[in-house]
Amino acid sequence: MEGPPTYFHGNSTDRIKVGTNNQPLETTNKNIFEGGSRSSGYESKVKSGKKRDKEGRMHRYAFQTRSQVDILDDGYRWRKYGQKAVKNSKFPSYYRCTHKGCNVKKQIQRLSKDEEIVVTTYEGIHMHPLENNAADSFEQIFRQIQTYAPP
DNA sequence: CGAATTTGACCCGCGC
DNA sequence: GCGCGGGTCAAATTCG
Repeated sequence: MEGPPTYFHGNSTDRIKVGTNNQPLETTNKNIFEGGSRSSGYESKVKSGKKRDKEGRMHRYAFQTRSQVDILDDGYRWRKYGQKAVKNSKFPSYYRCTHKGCNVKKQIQRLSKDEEIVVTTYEGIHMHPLENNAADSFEQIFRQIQTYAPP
């Protein structure tokens, strides 16, 4: 699903490049929940005892976007990894920042009831500048999320 | 050639 | 105690 490099900033049926300009994307940023208690995961096995964080508390922000596209390009580079099929019929997609040292994860899930609703869950915070000058409207949303997110 | 993506396999936690 | 589900990583392949 490489998807054509065709970025749309409107109500199209293809890829939508968030941040290019004003777009009719309806984003409902409100569900913010912080969690992350799991510390022993596959990571420790490969990362040589690398715990979650200093406190083992990772930020987790959930976004609810109403759009036909699941991939919301916020300006960062995301590498798709793992695609687990659920018994029902929805496939959660997992993305990870390809930055060096940036282990930000992004999970996208679609509601089985309303395919229009896309739930994007961000895990972690970027600690490096963006590469693209994109992320205009999305940045605003992201900024708001960070504001909403507790320290 | 480099980078990105895909699929499969492996592992851990929890449930019963 | 064992099983299942979920989640992640690794390697291989493909695209640009």
